[in-house]
Amino acid sequence: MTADPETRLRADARRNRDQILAAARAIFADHGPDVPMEEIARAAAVGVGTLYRRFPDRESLIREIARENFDRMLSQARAAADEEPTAWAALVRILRHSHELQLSIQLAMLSPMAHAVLQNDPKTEEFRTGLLRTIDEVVRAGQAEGSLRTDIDTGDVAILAAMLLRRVPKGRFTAIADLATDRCTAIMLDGLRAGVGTALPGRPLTADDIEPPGRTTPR
Amino acid sequence: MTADPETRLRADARRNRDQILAAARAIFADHGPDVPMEEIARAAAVGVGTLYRRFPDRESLIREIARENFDRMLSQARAAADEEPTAWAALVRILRHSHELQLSIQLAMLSPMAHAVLQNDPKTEEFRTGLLRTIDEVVRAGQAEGSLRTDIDTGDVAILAAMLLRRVPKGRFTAIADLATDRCTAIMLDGLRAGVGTALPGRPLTADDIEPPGRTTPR
Amino acid sequence: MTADPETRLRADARRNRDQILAAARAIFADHGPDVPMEEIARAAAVGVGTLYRRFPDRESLIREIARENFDRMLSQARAAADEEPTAWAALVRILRHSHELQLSIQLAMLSPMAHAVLQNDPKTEEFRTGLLRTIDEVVRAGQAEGSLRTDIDTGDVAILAAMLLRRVPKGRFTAIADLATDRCTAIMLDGLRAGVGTALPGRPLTADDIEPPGRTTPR
Amino acid sequence: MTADPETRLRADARRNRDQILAAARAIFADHGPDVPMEEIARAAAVGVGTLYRRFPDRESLIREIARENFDRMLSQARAAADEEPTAWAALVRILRHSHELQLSIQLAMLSPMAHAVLQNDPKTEEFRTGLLRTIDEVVRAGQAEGSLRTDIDTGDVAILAAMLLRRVPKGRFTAIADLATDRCTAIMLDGLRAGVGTALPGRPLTADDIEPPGRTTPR
DNA sequence: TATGAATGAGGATTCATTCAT
DNA sequence: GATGAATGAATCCTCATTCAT
Repeated sequence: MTADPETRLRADARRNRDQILAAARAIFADHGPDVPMEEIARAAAVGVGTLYRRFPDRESLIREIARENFDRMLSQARAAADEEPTAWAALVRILRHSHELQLSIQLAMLSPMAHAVLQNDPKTEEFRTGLLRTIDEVVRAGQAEGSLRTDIDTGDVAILAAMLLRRVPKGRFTAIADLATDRCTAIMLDGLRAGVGTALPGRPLTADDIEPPGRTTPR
Repeated sequence: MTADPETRLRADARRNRDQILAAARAIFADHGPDVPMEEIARAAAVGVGTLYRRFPDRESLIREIARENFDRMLSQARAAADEEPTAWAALVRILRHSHELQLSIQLAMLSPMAHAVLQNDPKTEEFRTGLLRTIDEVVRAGQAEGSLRTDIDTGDVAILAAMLLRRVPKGRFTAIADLATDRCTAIMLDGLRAGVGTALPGRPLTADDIEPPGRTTPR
Repeated sequence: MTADPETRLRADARRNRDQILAAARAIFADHGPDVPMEEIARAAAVGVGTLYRRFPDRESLIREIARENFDRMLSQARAAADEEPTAWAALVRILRHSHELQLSIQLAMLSPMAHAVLQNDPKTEEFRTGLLRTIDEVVRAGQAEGSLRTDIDTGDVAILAAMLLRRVPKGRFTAIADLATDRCTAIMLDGLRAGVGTALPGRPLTADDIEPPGRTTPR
Repeated sequence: MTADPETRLRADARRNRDQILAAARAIFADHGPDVPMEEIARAAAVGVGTLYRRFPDRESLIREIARENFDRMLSQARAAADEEPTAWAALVRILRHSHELQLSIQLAMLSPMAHAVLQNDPKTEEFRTGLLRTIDEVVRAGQAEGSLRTDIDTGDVAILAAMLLRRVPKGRFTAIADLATDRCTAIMLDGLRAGVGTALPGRPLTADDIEPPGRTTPR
């Protein structure tokens, strides 16, 4: 029975692992996950060999980055739900954790490569389920307390967040990227507020619309 | 004096060219512009050689797709601005031309590759300028008529649209993609409505924030 | 029994054929025979199709160019041998026909492609034999009359000419190319003059060293 | 501070690099520098990838081959100028280093591809200048000592050497190639000897005719 | 264990040749 | 018969992954 991979490593090996993850995190957030492995190794100041020893292929690296991030994201969302006085405040806090959330969304929903990799990864499932459940909770509470419009559902909120929080490719808009994200988030929140809206087309999108029960296995 | 490249082609060549453009349009919209050229050729049911005869490299194909799309997009926006009774209705109509607009946004703002290619392409400039000017017009009119909130500007609208209308990678959400886009657009519009909003952070983003005057230089 | 290909052609077809040959001659002399076929067609102001109708592949074009040139070259050499008062004068005249001779040498000895094509082409054989026989004649006469050094033979003269008369690639030396060729030829002739030389290494190279009897079929 | 690229390489990498250079040297000398990279790799018994790791593109391989060769060639020429008792002996020795000199000439003067690559390569410049200066020295000394004809100059010698020492394409003349080269060189030297010559056309060609001062700019 | 070298498959592009108009 | 379009094989180069040191 080996323990957590994170645990039983010699100090230097551990340091390498951490450098690799940090480098990959930064690069993935900026350019998405399809950069040359050598570039990641270089940014981590290790050889490719070392990178491949720690993560046998690109997929496993992506998977690890995703897990870390998902973990953090989920606990932040839980904390928001538990600690904020109103559901609305919780929603605002969740949606404004934009940096962490951005990477989550990159990985969970946007990059086709990451998406393919994470398909059927149990840890990802766990995260997705957990996060959706938390949002679900907040959404219902918000509607109950009268702060959130009632013609929407969890799926709407998740998709809206996913769309808004994708990182705009670096190089363009760099100067105003953060401000733009904040303003868009705020506008979105205004659009979600109870009582303001016109009728929406279709029907509320639920958590199941995003994670259809029994979707599963490709190939 | 040769006419439009589209015009003076033998019937079969013309058909192939159209098939190529159609294939590329579809593939670009779904996966962005960095798919193998062979795949595009296969989708168009021609050999690679034919693809390269029409478009000497990937860039020129991207450029052509972009121009077509930009042309259509711009004239639709102009028509909306000119024909709709209120500025608000014009804005709604523009933002709901989502299919065309989605590809525009992919090409003009999102894909790093497309972005690199279109840098300094005069036709693209023309489009960007024209479209921004049209939105500008609609935004001011909307604020004047009291339908659009006054703490935003053209840049906010453009960025918001860019973020919302990016296509979610196929394979995920396919079933509800269109509905989701429509609902998100509607929620965004509600958030833009005058009188509903809380205070936004920062300052209104203008057209110049997106297209800083005298940007140009690549690399 | 069909007549000469040159003979039974409609006027326009004939004109095309001539344009193609002229274009190919010029291009081959400057850049050697491995330029794109399209370029030759363009220079001849015909479509590739026409080029291929006249010359079913690159080889047959090369072959035709070579034959023409060889014919001219051979008759010039014969004329020199027959008309000049001394053997030395004939040799000088032959070696100074540099333009025609340059192309001959490009084709017969230098371009690997042309060389491969002309292997075993009967017309080439005929030319080579004829030219060597003529030089042979002149060489023996020159040695008999005491103008040409006696420790050389026909093969030496042919190889020396081949080396000196290769065209230097265009672009470099363009300005002085012709002068340089003339001066080198003159120096070479001085080196061939009777009585001046130091001992040469090895043995005289004969015509057979160049065209070993019964060499024939490759592959 | 890293040492020579040749120095700090793992033993096996070093061996591969040497094999690649040896293979390229041989192939370039015989066929010029535009052979498929795969063929070079095969001849060196490595994969293409390895070839490209060492030399990121064809150009850098050509450059390296050229530098090596130029270095050797230049020091041989200097040694000849310094060590031989007479200028004439030095000239003879220089022009007879034919193998090394052949490759130098292929690269420096003949192959259009190599020529393009070496344009503006400082090391090449250095070589060309150095070699021409050395020949210049020898030429003047030879004319002063009365062994070399006085109606020529450095440019004539360089061009003559360039023309004579081009390798004849393999496959033809293989048997007698070396003998032919030696004999032609000897005849050329006889033609350069003082006192023997008829008047040459034009004017002496100087080093500057070959390397016009301030030529540089490509394209 | 860390490193960086080696490998080869895959994607871009060119061009000789064939074929529909 | 002329044209220029279509095809696909060949070549360049990159990068994921494996392996020797």
